[in-house]
Amino acid sequence: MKCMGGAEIFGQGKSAEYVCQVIEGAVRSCKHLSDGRRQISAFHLNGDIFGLENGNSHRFAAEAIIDSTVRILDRRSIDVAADTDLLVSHELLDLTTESLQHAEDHMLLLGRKSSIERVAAFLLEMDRRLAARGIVTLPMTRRDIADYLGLTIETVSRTLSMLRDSGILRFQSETQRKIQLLDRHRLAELDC
Amino acid sequence: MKCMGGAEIFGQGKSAEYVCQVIEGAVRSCKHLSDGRRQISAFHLNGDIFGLENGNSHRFAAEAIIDSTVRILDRRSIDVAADTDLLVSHELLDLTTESLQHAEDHMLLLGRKSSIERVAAFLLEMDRRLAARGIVTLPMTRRDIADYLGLTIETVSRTLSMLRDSGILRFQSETQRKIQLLDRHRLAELDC
DNA sequence: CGGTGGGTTGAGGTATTTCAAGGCTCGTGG
DNA sequence: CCACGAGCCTTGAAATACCTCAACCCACCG
Repeated sequence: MKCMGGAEIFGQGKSAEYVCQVIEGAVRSCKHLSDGRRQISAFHLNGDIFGLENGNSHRFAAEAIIDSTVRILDRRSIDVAADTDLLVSHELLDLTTESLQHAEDHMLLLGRKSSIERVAAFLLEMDRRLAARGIVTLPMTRRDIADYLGLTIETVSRTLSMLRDSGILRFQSETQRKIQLLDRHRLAELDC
Repeated sequence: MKCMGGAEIFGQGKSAEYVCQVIEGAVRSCKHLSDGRRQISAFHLNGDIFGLENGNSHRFAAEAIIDSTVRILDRRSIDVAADTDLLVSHELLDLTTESLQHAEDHMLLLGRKSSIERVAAFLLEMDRRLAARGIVTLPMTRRDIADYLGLTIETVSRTLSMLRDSGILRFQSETQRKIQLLDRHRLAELDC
């Protein structure tokens, strides 16, 4: 399925009839509060599976960040497979555990880290997940980053500027979405 | 197994040979940073299972909050059971999903909620999990609460005082660990 | 061209933290 | 029995990290 950037793939609380996989593009999972506050719990990039639920409704909204291609898998056939095949069942557990692990690390970040540490951790995560040779091409806006890190766009922007000024990174393009990491070692120290 | 309050049940990064269940008492799962910062990701109360891992080391430290009785289950026999029995495998997935769901909700709290909202959410969670008729007897200290909510002890204390002064709760004992919720409806509104 | 969306930067405000002091309870030992 | 210290909690005052508000720049697009 093709999704335009910004399109909602499924809404929070909607019936979980499908499970999805990113083929190409980027997707965010987020929780919305009624007053507009938002927390992004994860970004899903090439190959990532998302929208896996145990209950029958999605605990998140999923939205395409940029134009994306998403594979739709039928929920029921997965359930059936998991109920008969131990390998599938094991695979589901692995996927869920991976999400849990990420969530646990993210709780530490959100609860206890400074803005610099958060941004550093974010850059390293993205470098690990989508970089080609230290150049990170971010699909998401500053707002997405802020809602992922529990900060405001201004704080994210200021922190990136600070890292630029101290020689740890460089902006490679006009739109500020291509970032070259010049000193991953110092970044890793900041991440603590 | 009997554990004294404050005792470490297993350490962060330690080999995950056992899975545990709280029989009586209370346990915290936490991540420590080298500089002493700490994030508690969950409290485990009567009946709760914790220390379940997919990899071979614990991603957390687990510590008894008060004197507790913990049942120790052998990790390998669980793995074996999961590899042969679909019911066990399904049960493991359920437990992991439950943790994940809690972690996701907690990320929203840590990333986007005010101190009042955090404390309100905490009180409601504890009320749901261990209250007898609106009286919550907290096993944990203010420090534990603070490290769970991503706040300082002073902020937790001030927020509780504020809720007391506005008639939403009352302290029932000298040690401030017994809290009577007088107006759960208003608390739920604060939680948003 | 003008409008819109994304990003940066500055100035000022504020929620929360930090630092400091004091109260209460409890256990220990003289 | 009382003194003492330790641990836990509260409260106040001051500091600060981060947020809010506002202005501006730039790229893109109809």
